[in-house]
Amino acid sequence: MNPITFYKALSDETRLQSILLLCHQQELCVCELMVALDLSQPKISRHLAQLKQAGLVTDRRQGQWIFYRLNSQLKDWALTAINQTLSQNTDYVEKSLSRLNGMGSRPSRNQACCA
Amino acid sequence: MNPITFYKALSDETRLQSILLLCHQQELCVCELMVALDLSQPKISRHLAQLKQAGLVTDRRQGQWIFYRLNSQLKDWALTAINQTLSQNTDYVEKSLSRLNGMGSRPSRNQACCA
DNA sequence: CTTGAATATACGGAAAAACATATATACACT
DNA sequence: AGTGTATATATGTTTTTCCGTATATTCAAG
Repeated sequence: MNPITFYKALSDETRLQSILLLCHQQELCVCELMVALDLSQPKISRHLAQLKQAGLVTDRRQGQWIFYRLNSQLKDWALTAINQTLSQNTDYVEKSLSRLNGMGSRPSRNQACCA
Repeated sequence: MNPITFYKALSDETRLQSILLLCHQQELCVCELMVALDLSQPKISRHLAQLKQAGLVTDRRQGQWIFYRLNSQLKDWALTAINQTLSQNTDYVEKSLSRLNGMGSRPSRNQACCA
């Protein structure tokens, strides 16, 4: 992945928050991100499509849900940047995480990632 | 510095290249960046102003020249991201560096940074 | 105190990004 | 087949960003 592609992808609040949450939570579906970020469904969906297009995330369908996660093939420099940004800015995702945790009945992840 | 401020600042080719060059070269003036990136003076100047405003770089005047460098107070996560991006994408700045090195008579840095 | 070099900023227009709303698709359940 | 839920995409508009050109500022040298 090109550096500029990476930085452009993270230059929007919605996308940056989504990436950091995915880094923290391993895997999230659209409806979970909607709750965590308190944003509309099309907005989340559009930004996730951009992140996928840029190669930062991958998705898998499980029934009605589509789960997103960080692309496991991310280059080391990119993954390091994300990890460091998250671990040294926990306050930045704090509110989102508490909304996520306050969510009742989250979709269950029964199947493996590559099922 | 806010994470989103950081990523927005680097989401433009001119600014990202400038930052990586500054990381590699310690200190550069506007005219050196003009040559390295092969761009107009106002364009370089405007983007450097944005980087300064975002807190990524500082400047010092030395005679007619103004030298820019990475802000020494950059948070660890930010500096790590920049360093990793540079060291694992040397090809991305290769052409700029060769233009810089091919430059005759670069401005001399006589005075100390905080003079 | 004028001239020239280096840099910064102002302004108007062009291009790109983001948005809200509406609609489409895909799946689960009956 | 028909309904409800989750997600994606299309469309037109608004907002933001970027750019070229012109002008202003600051300093050094005569």
